[in-house]
Amino acid sequence: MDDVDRALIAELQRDATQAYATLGKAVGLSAGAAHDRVRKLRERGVIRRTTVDVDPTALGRGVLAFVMVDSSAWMGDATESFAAVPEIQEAHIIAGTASVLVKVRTATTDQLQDVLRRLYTIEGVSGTQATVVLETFFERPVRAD
Amino acid sequence: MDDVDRALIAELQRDATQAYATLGKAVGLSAGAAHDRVRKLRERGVIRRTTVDVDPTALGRGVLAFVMVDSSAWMGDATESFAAVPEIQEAHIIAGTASVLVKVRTATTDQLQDVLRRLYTIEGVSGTQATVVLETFFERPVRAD
DNA sequence: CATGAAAATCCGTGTCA
DNA sequence: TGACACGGATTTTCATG
Repeated sequence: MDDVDRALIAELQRDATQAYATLGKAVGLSAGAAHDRVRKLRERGVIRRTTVDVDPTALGRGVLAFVMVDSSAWMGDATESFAAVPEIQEAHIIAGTASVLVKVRTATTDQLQDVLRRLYTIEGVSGTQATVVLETFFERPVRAD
Repeated sequence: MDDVDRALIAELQRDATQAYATLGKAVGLSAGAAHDRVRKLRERGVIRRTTVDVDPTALGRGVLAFVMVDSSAWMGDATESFAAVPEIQEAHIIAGTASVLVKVRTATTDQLQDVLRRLYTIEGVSGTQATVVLETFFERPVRAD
């Protein structure tokens, strides 16, 4: 994991469709060497997967909200319960007053309300505080450099 | 934007490196037809880009926190000020008590503290409430189906 | 769907710590 | 000596009509 690896990752985050020859040129490597490095980054799990970034609105997921989930019990083993709700994009255990923070995307605020209702059906959940996003400034990949 | 498009997107989210022949087979299309569909999805901006998903810890960004930023002024034009802080991965204008919600990734809690300090230098920022993530259950792409 | 062009992948060889 | 980079040969994939 040196500066060349970081440069490769930054380039791939920007555009993972570019040819290894182009990629190599951008970081000062031959196509083969660039390919080798990237393969190893994948093997080591540094690069988890190659994916596409999709416009949520086009998928009928125009409403974004963050929900603080309060609980009356240990939520450490509740991964599956949260993962079972398809509208939940992220779920994190947090320090502080609430126990779980989830990021939710729905088509409408009605659907958001329905997600909140389903959250209450999860064992141990005692309350929710939803914060609706009015405008997203930006969402970008983790900085590699 | 029909069910086939949604299936294509779901497949690409899972693995964007697969060949169009494989992709086509997965959704019941020929390689050429799959290629055509995906090209159009890119042109229409539904697929914004192809990127790699990287392990934040490997990049020295093992600490994740969400920060509620309070303000004494309209923050609607502050995109650039937040974007200038490289540790900020997402920034959203929110409804409710605080005005901006940011997602921050740093190597250490010391660095997190430094990010908070820099947030206070942004015009109009009057307070912050940081919530540190103890464990991430999951982070996944927006559901396409 | 076929076909030329281009890219990915494999592998032998050389080189630098 | 081991890890890495190079570059050519082969196979696969892409993109065009």
